[in-house]
Amino acid sequence: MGKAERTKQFIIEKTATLFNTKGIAATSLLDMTEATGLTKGSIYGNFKNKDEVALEVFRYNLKKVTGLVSEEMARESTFRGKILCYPRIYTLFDDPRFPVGGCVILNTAVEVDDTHPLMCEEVSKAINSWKNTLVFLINEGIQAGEFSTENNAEDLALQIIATIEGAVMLTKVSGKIAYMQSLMKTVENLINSF
Amino acid sequence: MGKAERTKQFIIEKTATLFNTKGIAATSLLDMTEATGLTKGSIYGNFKNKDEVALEVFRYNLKKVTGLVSEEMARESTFRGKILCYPRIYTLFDDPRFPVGGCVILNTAVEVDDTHPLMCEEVSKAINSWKNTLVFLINEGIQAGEFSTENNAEDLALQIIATIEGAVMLTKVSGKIAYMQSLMKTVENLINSF
Amino acid sequence: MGKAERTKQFIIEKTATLFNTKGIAATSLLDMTEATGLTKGSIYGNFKNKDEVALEVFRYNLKKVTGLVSEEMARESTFRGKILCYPRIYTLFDDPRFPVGGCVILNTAVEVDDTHPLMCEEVSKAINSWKNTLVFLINEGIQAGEFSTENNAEDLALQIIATIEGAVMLTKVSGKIAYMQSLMKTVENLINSF
Amino acid sequence: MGKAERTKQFIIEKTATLFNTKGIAATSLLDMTEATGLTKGSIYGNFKNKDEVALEVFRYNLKKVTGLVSEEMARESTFRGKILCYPRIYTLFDDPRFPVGGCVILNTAVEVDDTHPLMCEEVSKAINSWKNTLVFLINEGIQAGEFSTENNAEDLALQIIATIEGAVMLTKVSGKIAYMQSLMKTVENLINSF
DNA sequence: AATGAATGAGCATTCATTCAT
DNA sequence: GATGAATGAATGCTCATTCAT
Repeated sequence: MGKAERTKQFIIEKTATLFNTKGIAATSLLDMTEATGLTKGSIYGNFKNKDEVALEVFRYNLKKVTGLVSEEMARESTFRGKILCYPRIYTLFDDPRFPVGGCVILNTAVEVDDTHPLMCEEVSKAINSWKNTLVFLINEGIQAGEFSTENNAEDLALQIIATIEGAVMLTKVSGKIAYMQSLMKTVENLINSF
Repeated sequence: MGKAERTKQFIIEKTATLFNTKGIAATSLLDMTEATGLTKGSIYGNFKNKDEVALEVFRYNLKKVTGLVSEEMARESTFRGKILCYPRIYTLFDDPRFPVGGCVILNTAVEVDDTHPLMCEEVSKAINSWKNTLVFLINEGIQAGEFSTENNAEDLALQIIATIEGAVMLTKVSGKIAYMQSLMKTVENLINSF
Repeated sequence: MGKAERTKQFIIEKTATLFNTKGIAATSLLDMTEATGLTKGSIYGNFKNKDEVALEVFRYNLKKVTGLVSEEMARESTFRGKILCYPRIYTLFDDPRFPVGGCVILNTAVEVDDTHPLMCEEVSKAINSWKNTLVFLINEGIQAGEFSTENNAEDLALQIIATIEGAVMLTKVSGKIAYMQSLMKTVENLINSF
Repeated sequence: MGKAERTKQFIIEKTATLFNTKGIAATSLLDMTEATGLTKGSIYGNFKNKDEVALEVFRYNLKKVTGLVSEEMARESTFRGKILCYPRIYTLFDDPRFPVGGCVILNTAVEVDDTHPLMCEEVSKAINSWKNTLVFLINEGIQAGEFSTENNAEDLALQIIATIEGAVMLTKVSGKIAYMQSLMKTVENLINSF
């Protein structure tokens, strides 16, 4: 990794929390220089503009979550066990290994859906990938005889994702972790009923 | 309604879409003057500041949804029928009677949770009220013998709300109405299984 | 005094402190409506504009001081006694009978000298009148044999006025009443040496 | 002196007259950009806000006067000669070497005394320093046998300062330079009588 | 005579971005 | 590759003033 690449990475990491808490529009270049200790010129030397940083930060924050999920899944041998990683991990969504500021997908989706088509597409892809992972795991579980053949993988995947995202929103805005616990228990029960 | 009250209402109605699509921070006073045809001075003659407009717009947009729900519920005689109004209405969330820009609670919650404590509290109250309505309807349904006594009203209410909110986010960002339909069908099934 | 005249007087009295502490430019119409409890419309119904209020307030505040001086002088039978009223009164310049905010002439002079020719002229007249009073009293005192014939009335009048005005400024900005006391003692000694 | 420091200095010098004639509140950012030829952004890149410029301008204008005094004093060998510099210099207070707009201390003191505690403190310090200089010179003059031991340095210093400040006010507002000449002659006589 | 509501120019300040060095 | 300095448009907000009622 060359110097340029290292600086880019440095900027991304140092501003990751900023973008995920304040949002893209409300994060100013001044916020970014303060968070990094770098100058505006330096940031513009490494990125085309603020939106490009925001995009890369989104990818970075997203990878942080998907990486966490992958790690946990690797330890599980059954498909049910693998899927159960999601409710387990999101129960601890203010764990230090989680991006500060809540779910990156939710935050970004809500900010950009009516205004930033490009970024919207990026979030859409992330969701699609998440859904595909779940669909794959459910179908594999069916084929492996772990789950009933009557399950509709697509619908179940959407249900898991929607409940998790709704749970994050409810928990963050109310400050009641009990909401997250109740809802993740519900998701868990759903998965155990496959 | 005096002139002042009418102008206030006019400003709220004309900027309601603006705030619910762009968000509070990204909606500028210029946007607001263009949407209303009024001057900045006129807006500040009727509201203390932009945040006050945003707050009243939130309440206005919220009432639009709750009003729609109330109307529909009034036509239903059973508790199950009343609760089923939610998935039915949200399936048509881009109906003209719905605030443009998606779910007000979701949009506002995500923008303000880490930054605007006062507005956050307002959203929190709205969610609590929604949840209380559902808990009440479920418990009444149980007492009326409509639903099994084994239902946990609180958990079910959360599940309905979380799924709806997650569904709105997924549908808006992906543009796939099918997501909303699949998820509202799931909520419907849940309610029918009470 | 008709209703209009009474309202005018009311506005002047209620804003007198405002103008003499904040200055003309820094006193806003909002300040004025808050101080009077009247509306902007009402103020504009009684005065052509803010500057006209400021002018009348200047005259009102000025009269407050000159009135105080006249009262005190009336009690004195000698010319020396009359002139000594000035240092005596200014020693108590934060007396409630004195306009709050310090010397009206000083405050207004410094604000308007480079910018408001009309108001400047008004202040200039006030100073001239003050000086003429002093010159008259000194000359009368000379003619009455109270003071030495070697006194130059004009120069002494200026000296008294300048010292008083300088004293007000020094005392207000430093907060040290001792400055006023020392300087008024000096003026007193000067008058006693006539 | 780096570029930033040079620009700062440039802004201070170009706006010095502005602040000393119109006052702080009445000097707008537009006035400042027109006086400097720079943009608002450039001014804010070099100063935290308008008040910071005003503060530095006050110090600059003050130094202009104290510098002038120091130069003149350096040429005098006696303490009396040194003190006499004050009335001599202020007689020429519209000399080009003098800040345009009159006495910085007077102008600033009157504007800020009731409203800007921080700036008020700054003016207070300037006055204290001026008084201390005079007290020092008088006491040294006494010790050197130049002046009578009966002089009260503190009182005399105050008298000189108050008369000068009062003189500036009277002269500026009336436009009569004769006032300044008469009053500075009085101060001169006072000093010669030490 | 007074009010409530509006105007539009003006305010101080911050923004994302550029570019010579 | 990075910096410091600048830009100019945009920000939220306040101003003195007007005028129909």
